[in-house]
Amino acid sequence: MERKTLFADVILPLPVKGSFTYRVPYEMNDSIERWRRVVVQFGKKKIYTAIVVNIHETPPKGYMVKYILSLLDEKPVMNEIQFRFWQWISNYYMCETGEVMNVAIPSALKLASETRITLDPSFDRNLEGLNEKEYLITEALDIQKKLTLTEVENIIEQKKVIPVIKGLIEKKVVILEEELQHRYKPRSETFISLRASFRNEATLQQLFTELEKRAFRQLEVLMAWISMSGFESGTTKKISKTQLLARVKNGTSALNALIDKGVFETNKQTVSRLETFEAEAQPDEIELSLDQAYALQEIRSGLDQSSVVLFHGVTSSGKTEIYIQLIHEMLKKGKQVLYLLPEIALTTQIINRLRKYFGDKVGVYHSKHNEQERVEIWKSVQNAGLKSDKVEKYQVILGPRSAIFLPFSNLGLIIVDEEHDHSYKQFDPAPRYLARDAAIYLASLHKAKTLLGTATPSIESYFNAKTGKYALVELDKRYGDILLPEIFTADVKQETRYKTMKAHFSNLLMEHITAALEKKEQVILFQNRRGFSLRLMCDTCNWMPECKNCDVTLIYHKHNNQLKCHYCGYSRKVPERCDSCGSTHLTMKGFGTEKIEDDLSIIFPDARIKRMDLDTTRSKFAYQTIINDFENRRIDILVGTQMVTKGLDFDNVSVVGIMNADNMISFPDFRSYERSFQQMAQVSGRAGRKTRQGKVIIQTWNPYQTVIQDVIRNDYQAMYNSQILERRNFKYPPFYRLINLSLKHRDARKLNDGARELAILLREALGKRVLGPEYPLVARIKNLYIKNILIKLERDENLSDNKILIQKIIDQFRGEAIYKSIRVQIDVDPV
DNA sequence: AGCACGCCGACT
DNA sequence: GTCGGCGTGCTC
Repeated sequence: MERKTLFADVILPLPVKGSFTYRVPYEMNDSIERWRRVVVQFGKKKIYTAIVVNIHETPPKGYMVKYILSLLDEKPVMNEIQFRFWQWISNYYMCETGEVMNVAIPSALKLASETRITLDPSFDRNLEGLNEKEYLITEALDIQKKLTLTEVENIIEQKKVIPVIKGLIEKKVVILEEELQHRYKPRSETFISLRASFRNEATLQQLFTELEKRAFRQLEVLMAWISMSGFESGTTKKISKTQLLARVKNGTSALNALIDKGVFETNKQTVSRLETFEAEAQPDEIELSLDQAYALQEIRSGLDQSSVVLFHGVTSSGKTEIYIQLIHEMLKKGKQVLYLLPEIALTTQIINRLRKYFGDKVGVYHSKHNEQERVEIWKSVQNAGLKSDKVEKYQVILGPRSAIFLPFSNLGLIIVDEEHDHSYKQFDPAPRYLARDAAIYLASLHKAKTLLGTATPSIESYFNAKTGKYALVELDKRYGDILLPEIFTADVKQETRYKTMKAHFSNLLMEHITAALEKKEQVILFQNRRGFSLRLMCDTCNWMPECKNCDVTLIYHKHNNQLKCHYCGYSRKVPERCDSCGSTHLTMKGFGTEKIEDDLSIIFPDARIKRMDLDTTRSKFAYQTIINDFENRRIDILVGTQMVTKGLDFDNVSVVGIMNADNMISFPDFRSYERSFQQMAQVSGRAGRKTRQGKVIIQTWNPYQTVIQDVIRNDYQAMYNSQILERRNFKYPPFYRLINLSLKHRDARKLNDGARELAILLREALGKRVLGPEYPLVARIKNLYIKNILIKLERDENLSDNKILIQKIIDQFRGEAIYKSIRVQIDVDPV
């Protein structure tokens, strides 16, 4: 029989262009499949897991094809829809497919090799002729067997180890090996069961008597097993060794004795790392208010007519109950549901609400999960497409932006909650995708629907709804007719003049806090991140300590009394003298949550105050602990950053204070108006529950700014109308698409020349759609200077053609020898 | 990304 | 003289 020579195109988890072709070994001919993982060598020695995306018989020309080293797993790890989704992301956000793969696949499924050295088996231990370094390495290998290159670096105390190792290889002392680490291992547990021969009354009785006399511990273990397994009632539950030994202290040797005697037998089984939950209630049992029921009906008919529905419902209008109904309906149709939330809003509050109704059908994909758990979640989403009910499967996934990459095969609905939230955009490593938009595309691939929900829609989404691209459903009543909060402004300018301000607190705000505390009600104070930190300043000459690597002032950290750069991590001690004029009069400026907390405890010495910001929530459960304490009224005043705005429901908050509205409004960005409105409206939404109308106090130097007036009237429409006009006039989204090119180089001059050159090239093709180059707000980070070029493309223009054109120009620019070292980062639809 | 190769500066 | 810096090119 003729054997076919097959080749496989694979995607590597690297920022390299396109796919690479490998030869399929004959013995894999029958088993190779698309979407399976393979192990391949790429480059001189590195070994990676790659994914097969194409199998063919065309021998590649111009290079030596390498063989696939091995085929992993029994079945594909992903599917065709996912790959088409990857390709779309790579095209739309202008990055490589490998970069998409890198964020999409759990890292335990990606393995890269590590180079190690071991002693050559033929080495005869003759240490003669070795120099000192070679001797040291050989000695170390005698003890450790294997060494990584970094370990070798430490042993011989020098950076360049390759030449030394090459020498050792020539002398046949060591050999190199590439070790692959399989990072995903199923968890296995040992189960204990009673042997059949002991499963009758008489034998057992005899055993009891025997043990009673001589081996009391063994009897204890046996009794524990019998009671735990429910053996006597006939329902033998599986009991693991761990469970059993947890019951009987120091029972290990007794248990082993029983196993040796043949009383117990053991067997190993793989078990899931995922927690299990039972549903406690039926979704149909939820009683919807009239408004909710109406909104649900509207959403249903919206979803019938349109592939995307924007659900604009005021804060605490009870959106979750509506979502639960929709999820329930999808599950009945046998479809999967993806429920996206901003990472920070993914709290136990929401998780428990869904688990109550859907139990084990809900999976949570969270940054708090470890790599092993992620693989199991991945597999369990994959299983949801299978008919078998033996396997664990998640039909509903609750997760942050990265959850869009899970291996769904049969999505019916994607819910993007808090649709306006900026954390849906990924910035740092490519792909710089916006999960909300990507979700809409993903839904279309599955012929599924997308529901965008928020109390403060993004201008883009609302525009799409208004122009008929999306269906629009609006709900302006809060659940249970809770009143929207009453919003006041505290005029900081006036109060400063009349000297009624205490630290950063206006008299008005203090009065309301006092009143709330008297009534045992809770208070939330919001301070946005900007101006959140403390900086050191010289009173004499206004000098501020700056980072030596970045163009930013250093931030004071109380816990170690140091000044730190938030971009590169550089830190220095708090100086005693001004570097510039030598003065010793240095003071802290700024007013962060920490400062507010300190001042508050002076003004309200009896109140229990807690701070919630990046510093206090760094550890794994800190965030949840603060939320729980606040819910259980162990905290009176919660001071926080953006975190407190994200979809949390508390029912005893009567006062919300916005400490400084001006520093968010005055931010130089075309979205600052929209963003300020969203933030203020969202925090305000935390105020007022049940019977009481909440109060919101906005502290500002200018209470008559239109944004603030819009927030006071809760007038989203007014905000939208003014913004959409500006966006049209100044050529911003949704009328224009933005692409930001960010150029970086150590040498400011070279960067300037390069940026100017690239802008010229782009202008030749795109004319005045190209803006800049300009320095961004922070013009140097980690010793790299940065310049931005902004491109505005018309909405109706052929977007993908223009992107191809831009990509071509960038490639051309990169080809110019003098500018090769300039890094160009592309950000499509920057937020 | 990682790695080799190749070219320059500052020191055992 | 060489060690070590990094700029450049390539990986099936």
